[in-house]
Amino acid sequence: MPRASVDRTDTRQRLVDAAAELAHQQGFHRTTLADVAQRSGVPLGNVYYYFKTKEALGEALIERLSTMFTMAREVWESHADPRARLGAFIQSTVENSKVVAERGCSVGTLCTDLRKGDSPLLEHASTLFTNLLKWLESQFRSLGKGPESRDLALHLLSAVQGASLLAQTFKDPRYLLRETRRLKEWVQSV
Amino acid sequence: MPRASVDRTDTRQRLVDAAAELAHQQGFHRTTLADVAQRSGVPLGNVYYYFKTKEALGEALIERLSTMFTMAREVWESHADPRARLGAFIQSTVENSKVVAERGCSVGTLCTDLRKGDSPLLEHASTLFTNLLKWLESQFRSLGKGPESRDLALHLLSAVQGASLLAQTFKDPRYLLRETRRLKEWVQSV
DNA sequence: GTCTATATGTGGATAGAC
DNA sequence: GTCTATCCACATATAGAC
Repeated sequence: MPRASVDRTDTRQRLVDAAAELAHQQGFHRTTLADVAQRSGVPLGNVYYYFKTKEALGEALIERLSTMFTMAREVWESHADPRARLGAFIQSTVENSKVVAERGCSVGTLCTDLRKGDSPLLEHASTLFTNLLKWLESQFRSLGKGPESRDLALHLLSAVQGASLLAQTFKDPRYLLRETRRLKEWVQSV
Repeated sequence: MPRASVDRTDTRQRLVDAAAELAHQQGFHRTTLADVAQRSGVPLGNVYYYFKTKEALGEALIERLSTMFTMAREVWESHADPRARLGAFIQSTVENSKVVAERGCSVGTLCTDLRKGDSPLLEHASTLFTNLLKWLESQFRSLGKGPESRDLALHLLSAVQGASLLAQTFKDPRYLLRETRRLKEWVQSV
């Protein structure tokens, strides 16, 4: 009994992982189910056993990003000091700068893609940013920033997202590294 | 003789205008030549008389954005003070906030789209950002910021681009307005 | 649960009449 | 220069054998 159940989970997970990687590289809309099937080593028709539609696969993909955010947040919260937590958040982007220069931010580019396609998935995907903004805001509040914390969170996320977009456009991680250096100093001094 | 020549120019321009608007709304990749033809009131086959390929239409679209940048820059430079010029740059985004919340930044979303598609057009499109960064940098240099000007330009553009992305994601211009207010204060105090 | 074959629709591009 | 008809490739989705 565990056998079949485990295999099912494995195959399903492989499909979601492949979809996530391909969507990050090529965009969700450009990624075909044939691409996903091939990378997962699964015949095309089989994809529909696990996901009735491409949109259903998209939902699973967003869930996966949500899980990854939760894990990253735990790492950031391993620091006690809110300033160090914000620094750890920025550091995550630094460590990802090569990938970001190649494919952009996985969440930012996904939301842009979904918005252009007017996809109902955007509603779900945008909660990823909402949750991140809430977390950033709570760190600034812990620093005693009060009501301004909301705008400070927005400023930090905007700068990271914009720098990611530029690094991606110029295919050069240094744009992201230059901006994150500035942001780290800003977090320490704010 | 002027007749035919004028008509040709008109039709061609209508196609580029339609392509620009549709690409901004739906993304360049999702925009079909049939869409462009219909909005221009031109039969599909006719598009190929003016543009051999979709990519050629894309080039014309980028040229159009380049022209619009030049015009915007002239407005910004109607101010003598560099700080006022930077303020005018930010103000352009404020005035565009409703459109940006609906479709994103026309340049930023285009570059993301082209990068995901690994399009050769990205090389051309990225010069739009290069030119904007150069202009911003020269304003900071006029303020006596020296070598740091390059990073200051990057910071300003990053913040605007990131805020545009978030406003677009949440379909709410207020994200952009909150961040531009902060940026205007920053430009005055920097 | 797994796989092949295919229906259905769409998009870039071309041919060729007018 | 303008327009219709169409080719060809590909993408989502389904049918149905195994």
